[in-house]
Amino acid sequence: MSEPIRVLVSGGERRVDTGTPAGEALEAGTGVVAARVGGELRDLDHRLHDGDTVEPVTADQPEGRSVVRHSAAHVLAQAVQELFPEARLGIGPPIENGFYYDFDVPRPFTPEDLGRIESTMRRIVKERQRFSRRPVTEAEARAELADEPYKLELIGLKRGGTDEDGSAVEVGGGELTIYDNLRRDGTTAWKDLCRGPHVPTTRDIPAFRLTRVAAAYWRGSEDNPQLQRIYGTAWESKEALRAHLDMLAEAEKRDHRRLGAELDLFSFPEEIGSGLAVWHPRGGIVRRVMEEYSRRRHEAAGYEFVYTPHLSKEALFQTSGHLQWYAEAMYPPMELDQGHRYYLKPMNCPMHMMIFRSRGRSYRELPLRLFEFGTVYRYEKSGVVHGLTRARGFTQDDSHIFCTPEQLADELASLLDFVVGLLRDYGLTEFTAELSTRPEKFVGEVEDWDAAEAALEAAIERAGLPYEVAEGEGAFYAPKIDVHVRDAIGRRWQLSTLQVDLQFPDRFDLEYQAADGTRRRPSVIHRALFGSEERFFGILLEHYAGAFPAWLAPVQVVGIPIGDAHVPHLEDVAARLREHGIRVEVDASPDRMQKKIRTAQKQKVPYMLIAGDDDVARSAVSFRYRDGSQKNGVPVDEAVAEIVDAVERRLPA
RNA sequence: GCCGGCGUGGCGCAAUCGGCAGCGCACCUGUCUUGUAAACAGGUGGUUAGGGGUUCGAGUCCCCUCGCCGGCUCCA
Repeated sequence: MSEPIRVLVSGGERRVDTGTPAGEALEAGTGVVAARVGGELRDLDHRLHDGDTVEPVTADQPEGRSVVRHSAAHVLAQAVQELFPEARLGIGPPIENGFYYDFDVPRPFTPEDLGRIESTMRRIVKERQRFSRRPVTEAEARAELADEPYKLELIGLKRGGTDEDGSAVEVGGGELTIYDNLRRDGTTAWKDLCRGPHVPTTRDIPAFRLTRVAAAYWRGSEDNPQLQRIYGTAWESKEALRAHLDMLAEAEKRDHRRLGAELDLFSFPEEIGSGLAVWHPRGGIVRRVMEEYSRRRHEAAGYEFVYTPHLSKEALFQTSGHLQWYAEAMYPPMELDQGHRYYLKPMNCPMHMMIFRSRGRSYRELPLRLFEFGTVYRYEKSGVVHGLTRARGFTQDDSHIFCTPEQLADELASLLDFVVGLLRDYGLTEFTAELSTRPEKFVGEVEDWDAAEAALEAAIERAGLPYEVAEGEGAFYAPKIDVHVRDAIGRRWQLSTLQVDLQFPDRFDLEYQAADGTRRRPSVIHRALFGSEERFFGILLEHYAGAFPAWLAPVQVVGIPIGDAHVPHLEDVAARLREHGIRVEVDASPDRMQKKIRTAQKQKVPYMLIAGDDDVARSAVSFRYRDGSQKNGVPVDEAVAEIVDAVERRLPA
């Protein structure tokens, strides 16, 4: 076993496994984290971006933010136990952007409680209590924490136990430590079983705020009781806290559910049902353009388009295994005469298997790439439905690729290039990959898993994506690559998935005839690029804050006359733009020109073409761009050329 | 599914202790005819999510259902 080394990558702490018992120095600066192991430099992980800075962290010099956050969690717990002496402690780790602490309390916290707790925390911070580390034996710890049943349970955990975030529980390894909070007179204000480290005093928590309260299952399991979890955010400075709160406000402003209503793109009528969207004309345009471009690219990449039904007799989903594994997440069946049952499809895969099996297949046909915008229905649990990003009915850009085992590696490699290339065209720029490998429960043969994982990893290497390996995180039937993107305000989203299916070829008894005349099993790659159109659309909407690039914008150009007399001129310009397929409207309403600009601006229309007497006289128009900049008296020919060019080249706008 | 919160015209909100359901935007009509983010005036629109209960009286209190929000669990 080797010890992970801690490094700061662009200021954020990361653990890197050196792969040896004694990894030494770290080299920084080239975009690769490396360890010097016996004079040899080793590439240690694959998660760096160009331009990242790398510096070593020593054991006694922990990353500032997470220590501040963990210390804030202690202050939170102290405040809660002061106000609610009956509260029992769960765990209180630092997390991304902040911290939480779980409590077992007789009644849930209210927002008012949160305010009182935060005030008490501020008082504790002012008291400059010292965090003091004290090693204890297990017996001592048990005696001191006799009133804390959850802490006692943690003490009982063996080394290697993890909490729901995958980080080590606070008590790991052989040594137990208690952190005392000491007042300035030396008396103990509070204590917690904790591995540390902490800031020197409570005064060294420069900026924090409690954010929300929610229930969470003890140790992350649905079978355990729920504790009350209080979340907070904490930062190394007031400015950093302010920046974080600003980011949250910005995220709220660009929430796709809000923009969907403001821009008249889609809605979720209560009458239809939870998680079932209707697309309005403007949202429909964006979706259609998204689909059309995707189709064109798939066609060029050798895909063939298929269509399949939305429902099927139950036998199909018995063969596929869906009824065995996912029945509770499927809509209940429709019962027909003679006991026949039909299910809405939760996936398109079995349908595509049927197409492959519809006749004998030759190696000459492979790779066979079937593509469908396939609408599926999943009965998501009521608490998880979330706008377009987690819906109950959605459309996957779904593809199944049938190939020979020999073709698998090449196919995966070109596929990943294709996926990333297409995502780039929609304006996403930062990608990372996650390789999920064989879980404990799996179907198929170990050799097949190893081969598939190797092919997937080779594909990532070839695509040059930074990646990490999630050991044992694969689906039970397939190892997979998930592609994550970073959006305009720094959030990470999982989008595409590429899976090597190790179950369906057998379950559906797929065969092709090889060159030597023998019958063989094809390899099957399952892949969705957007994931779902709804989700991808929602993510793009938030990425662009509603201001789609011109090629995707529902309305690309609005003509704004200064007076009624200028309407015909703008209609002429509009007609010329329409000849090039540009989506243009002329605002001939009785509103003032300024009001029309405001309206177009709020609708985030990329181009406003304004025309008054001067423009009409010179056969010109005046631009107002979405960012507020202007260009006056542009000859109509030039204006049309500029817009058409921007749309055709899919410029960001 | 679990815990907590919320539900008032299309949208954003108000309505004191249980006492006449109101405002802005949007929409409609009219006047105004405009040079880069809101002209002016008038008007339509609500069984306060749905159902039940308490009360002389319920938007307001209680119960159930539906939906939404924040988390947890889940996400083939």
